[in-house]
Amino acid sequence: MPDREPSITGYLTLGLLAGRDWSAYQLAEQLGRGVAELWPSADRGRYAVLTRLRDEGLVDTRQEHTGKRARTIYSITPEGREALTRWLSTPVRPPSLEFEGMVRVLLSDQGSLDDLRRTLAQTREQARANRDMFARYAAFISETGGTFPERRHLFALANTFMIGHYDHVIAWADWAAQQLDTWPDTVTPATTHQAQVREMLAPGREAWQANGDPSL
Amino acid sequence: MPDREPSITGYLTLGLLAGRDWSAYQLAEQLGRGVAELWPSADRGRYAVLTRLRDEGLVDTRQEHTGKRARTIYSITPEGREALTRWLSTPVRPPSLEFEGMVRVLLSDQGSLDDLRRTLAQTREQARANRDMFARYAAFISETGGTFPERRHLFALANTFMIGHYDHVIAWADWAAQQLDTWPDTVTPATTHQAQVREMLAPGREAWQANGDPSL
DNA sequence: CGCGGTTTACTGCACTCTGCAGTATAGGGT
DNA sequence: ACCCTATACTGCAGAGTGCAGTAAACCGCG
Repeated sequence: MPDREPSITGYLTLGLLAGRDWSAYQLAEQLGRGVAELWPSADRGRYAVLTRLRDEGLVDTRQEHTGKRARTIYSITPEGREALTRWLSTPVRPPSLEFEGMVRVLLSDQGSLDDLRRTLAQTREQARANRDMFARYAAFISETGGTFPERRHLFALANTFMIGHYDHVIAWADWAAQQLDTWPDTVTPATTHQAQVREMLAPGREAWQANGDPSL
Repeated sequence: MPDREPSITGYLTLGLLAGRDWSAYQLAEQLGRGVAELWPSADRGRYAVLTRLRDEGLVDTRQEHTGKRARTIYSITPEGREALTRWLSTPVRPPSLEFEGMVRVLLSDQGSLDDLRRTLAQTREQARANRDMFARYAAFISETGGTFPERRHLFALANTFMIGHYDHVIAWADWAAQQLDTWPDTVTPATTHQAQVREMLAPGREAWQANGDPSL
């Protein structure tokens, strides 16, 4: 056990195991639900993390069976609990965003205005779907306590952030689509709409804030 | 040239080369500036992408020299331009967020209230620094036209999003820190502050919206 | 009661990407 | 003459992704 620092996926796994034991499959499933919007990981990687945690002695395994089929149950060790608690007191890395749609916005002078409109519409729709998911999740926690009732206060903090985040994406996409309506194409606004560009860049952006859809 | 799809970093590179030729070092430098907040990539990967783009025939290279030291200059090919334009018309992947701080929030019942407070404070401070960077960048574009004057209208759209995004993180961190003030520790609010939790989860969250620092 | 679709429970493989270290030249200040 | 910083990259180990594949258990339906 060469004492390497676990990945964030590793700490998430330890966090789940802090409450109760889970099978590898269940852990992989849990990390694919809502948490994936906060810390994305591939199904494949979630299994790989488990063997590394075991190599480090942070989790223990035992086998269970349903007929012929084996199943590995994981539980946290005292060292695992300690590693998790120690981690919580170390400095955080800043959040990072991967926004392909915004990359397309920046490069959209190489495509058509309709391409850009479609990108904005897709982004808006994806954000709305996710917003709805978290809204349903909030209702579910409020009614039933959720899958982790002992953490409902923490899920409430995270849920509030996520809904606000998607609201912001939706509001931005609507605002951006509105700006496009005055553009003849994707390249000339740089030279012909300078006043508008300056207004977009003005600190405060009261215009946008006021124009935001109040139903959001 | 086995005709694999370029990565987003690849398309960003093509996007830079669509305007003018750049050296490998300059490209790596550009992709590390503000764009990294939209599409993160390691320095190392930006060089690797270049050789793949050349293998695909999407860019051409030539050598220049300063004394003994070589430098590779990249330029886009017609196939590269075509690939970039075609990409802009394909479906977008949804944005994805990697938020270590929020993972810590979810698992903070395994640590102290002070750990959680520190995490929130650090997150707030990181967001404020980034917000300021984009605000300065907006002023820079507004005054000088920026490094890519022909794309100033597109940078304005992206900049507006980024500032709003960091504002949201800041407002959330402030709100969350305020919630913590009523908590005796990181675990009991789940059982003793149920009304407060329900209010946090209530759709609308008017309380939070109204409590937001108006100076943001 | 047998059949097919879904769920459970993973593993293998090729490839990409990251993080860190390392190498070496050029330019500018003291 | 010396040192620091900027330029201009390359190598390598390990982590993570995406896709495919395997195989048993469960469940409804005719």
